[in-house]
Amino acid sequence: MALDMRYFEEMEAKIPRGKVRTRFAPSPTGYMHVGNLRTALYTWLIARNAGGTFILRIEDTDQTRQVEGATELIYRTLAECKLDHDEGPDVGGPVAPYIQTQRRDTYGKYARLLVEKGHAYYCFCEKTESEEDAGDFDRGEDPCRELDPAQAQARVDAGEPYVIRQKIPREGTTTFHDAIFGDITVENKTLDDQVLIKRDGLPTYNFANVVDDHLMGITHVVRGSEYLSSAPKYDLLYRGFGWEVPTYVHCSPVMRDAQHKMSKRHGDPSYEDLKAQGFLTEAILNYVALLGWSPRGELAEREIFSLEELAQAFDLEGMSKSPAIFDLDKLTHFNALYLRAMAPEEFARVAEPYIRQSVKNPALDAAEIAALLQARCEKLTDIPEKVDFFDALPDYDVNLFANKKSKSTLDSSKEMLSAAVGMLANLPNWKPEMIHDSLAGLAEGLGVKNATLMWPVRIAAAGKAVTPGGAVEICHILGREETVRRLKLGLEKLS
RNA sequence: GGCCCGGUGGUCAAGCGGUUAAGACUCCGCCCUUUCACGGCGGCAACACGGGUUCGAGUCCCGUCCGGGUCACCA
Repeated sequence: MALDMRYFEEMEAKIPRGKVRTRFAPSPTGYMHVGNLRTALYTWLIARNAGGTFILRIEDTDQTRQVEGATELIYRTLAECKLDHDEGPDVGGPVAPYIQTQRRDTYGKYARLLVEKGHAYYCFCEKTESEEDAGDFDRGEDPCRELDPAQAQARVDAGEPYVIRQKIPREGTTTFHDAIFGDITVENKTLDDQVLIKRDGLPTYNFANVVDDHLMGITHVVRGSEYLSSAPKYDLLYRGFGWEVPTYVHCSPVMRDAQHKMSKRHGDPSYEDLKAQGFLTEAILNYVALLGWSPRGELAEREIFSLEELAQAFDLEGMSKSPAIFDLDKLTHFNALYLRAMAPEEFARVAEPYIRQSVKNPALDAAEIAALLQARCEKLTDIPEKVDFFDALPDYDVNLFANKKSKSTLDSSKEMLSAAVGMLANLPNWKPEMIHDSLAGLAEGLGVKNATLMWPVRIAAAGKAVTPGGAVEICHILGREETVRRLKLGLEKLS
């Protein structure tokens, strides 16, 4: 059966041209790790920076690794991160479908085309089992490579199982160009005749990727640097078809430490995990963007970028060649910066659920508590343990009342507290200014520095050495009645 | 092991032949202060090593060492 050349012409005709087109092409394995997210981000940034098109393609050619709900996780994550795609399985587009298993027929046709062109061949060898010990595996000379084409075709037609392999030249070298790494040359004899079409009829990643990237008009192929060593084979594929080679952008990995990539297996956090740990999406994206890319020139010292600003500033020049270690401390710092930069109302909104985890009493104002927290937490998950004293006074040690720096002793505390209780109980109102001014006035009247009075009041009110906010704020939130009660309790402790 | 790639403070990094080698995180001091934070100021700390090339090398070349990737009918 002859190949229908019109099919290929029609496919070619559909390819959009003239604009930058990039694609994020995850396989749905149920997990968005940080390196993946960063690749998606860079891919999106390249498209947006150029006013181009960003495409989502699902690479599900490995039927044994399908994970339920994995595709949904990808959609959800991209949406949450605001990495919007212009074309994809859910929104369609000019080169649909965008799911590889739905393109299955296409790959077979192109593989046959490549066989005709002499750059691929049918292989009937038994599947080799012993590849596990990847030490020194050599497939050796494949007899199928030199099979007579007509004969091979006859065996295929007779229903004999086969795979299609790429026919790599035995001699010479192949040089390809990468936008980050520059020109890379390898000897062809180090390249193997990789499988293009598997025995089950589905394409391998290596083949599907090349065919789809071409047919979808992808101009910049962004992927992890683990594909760098297969890139010459992809180049040979493009050339075999007579296609234009896209710009390769191979990104160095995100590492857990100097010798290990971030991985699920080692319990390294995924995007979802980080969210659950109290990190903000914006902070994660900002941090991750700078792990492997940095602005140059004028912007070289800048670290805080919104997505829009990143899209504006992004360039391939700033991409790093070496692996980068993921540093939770620095992400935490970015998160703290984002938290502090939020409008107070916005912060109160996101903080409230965390506050309510330990402050159940509805009489206590969450927004007012949030105000104390904004400069004092780096992650939202820091919140609950910081505000636990509002609901219930901890059973604290009386020695907390002694503090050298504040010139506070057990004796002075007793005196300060009894003066404060009397005064606070009779304040004309319970406004923060009133509490503050009266307490400050009292300290002045007693001839002590503010801290000497404020320290025991805060300790008695909170029962903790370290608290968000000072005596005035805490008393105000607690309310007069509860404040007076706690101060009296403190007094009892001291006597 | 073969092939490919990388190597500036503990971490992320700027640097593209001439700089006192930026900046950020971490850590440590000091100031501010009603505890803690925030904020401000200051400090510790780096060009893996050896050869070249050059008047001059973190920057260019070679070698060594170290690290990573890859060598699947996985992606």
